Amino acid sequence: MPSASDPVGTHSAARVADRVHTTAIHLLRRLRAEDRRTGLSGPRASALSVVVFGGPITLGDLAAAEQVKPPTMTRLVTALEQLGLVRREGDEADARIVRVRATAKGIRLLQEGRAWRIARLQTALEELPPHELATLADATDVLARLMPHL
Amino acid sequence: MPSASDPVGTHSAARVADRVHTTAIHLLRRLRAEDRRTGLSGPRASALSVVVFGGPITLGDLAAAEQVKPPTMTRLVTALEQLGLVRREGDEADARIVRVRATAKGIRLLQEGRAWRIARLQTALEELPPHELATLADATDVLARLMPHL
DNA sequence: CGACGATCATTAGCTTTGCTAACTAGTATG
DNA sequence: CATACTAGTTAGCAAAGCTAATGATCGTCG
Repeated sequence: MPSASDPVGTHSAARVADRVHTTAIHLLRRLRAEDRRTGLSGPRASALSVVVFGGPITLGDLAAAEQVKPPTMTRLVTALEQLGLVRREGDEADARIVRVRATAKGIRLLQEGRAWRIARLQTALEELPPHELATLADATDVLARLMPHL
Repeated sequence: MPSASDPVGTHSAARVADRVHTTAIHLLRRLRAEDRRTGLSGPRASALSVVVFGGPITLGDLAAAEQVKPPTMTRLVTALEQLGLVRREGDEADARIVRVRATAKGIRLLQEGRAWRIARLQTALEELPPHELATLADATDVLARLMPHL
């Protein structure tokens, strides 16, 4: 598992950084094709995902999470709202704040769309021996811990 | 290393598929911010990358590689051409075909942009203990082998 | 050889997504 | 209470995506 047979230098940070980067790009490029099944565009599906899993969230925080400016998120939320996938709710304590919450329909749609995307990857992963699956799981842990430092 | 402490089921293909997917999304979202240093937008940088590494390539093949329709690629190539980063070349045998080739300037710019993106990731990776770095390297190997089956 | 269908790229026109700047409403602070 | 700050929206622009329609070229088959 520790790749004892790899030549020295293969695991330099620079080399691994490059490989992680290109792997992520190629992976998402393949998976992106499955996204259309939900009828949602990429940005909408992504924003909906954050709302569904991130609970009720303010519009500003949602914009920050999606690395987008507030005006852009205003429009995305408006579109999702008109599709009946999310609701705007006011805050009791601070009337400036808008909280965005997913509707049951939004939750359902996201789970379906997500299922399509994941299904393709899952099918491939099922062919892997358990220790390779474990390697992938461990790698996601490492990267998740790393994320705040990026 | 094989995550002996994880509860049963953590490494089901479904769960790992989900985590790999979201990890890739979040990773690229962070790194994308570095792209602006080149002055190129994401789509332009990505297309240029394919041209640089994929040698002279027809416009149609380039569109397919970027999962984009031909008219969109026509515009991207026109923009890159006006920036002096690629050249359109005619095919000798078939006059319908346009071949796109990177200029020296295009190659240089891409490598700089790539360097910026990678550098950020690399800096973070350098903080990791060697065995975690090895885990990431192994994971990219697994995914690279998987890619053709996606 | 010439006509006809297929292929590659482009043009035209629309929608979506991103931005900045300016505005409104509400909160907090001196 | 006046003033500054914060959250969200509106307005207007550029980039990127699409489909449909055109132009030009190629191949094939009478």
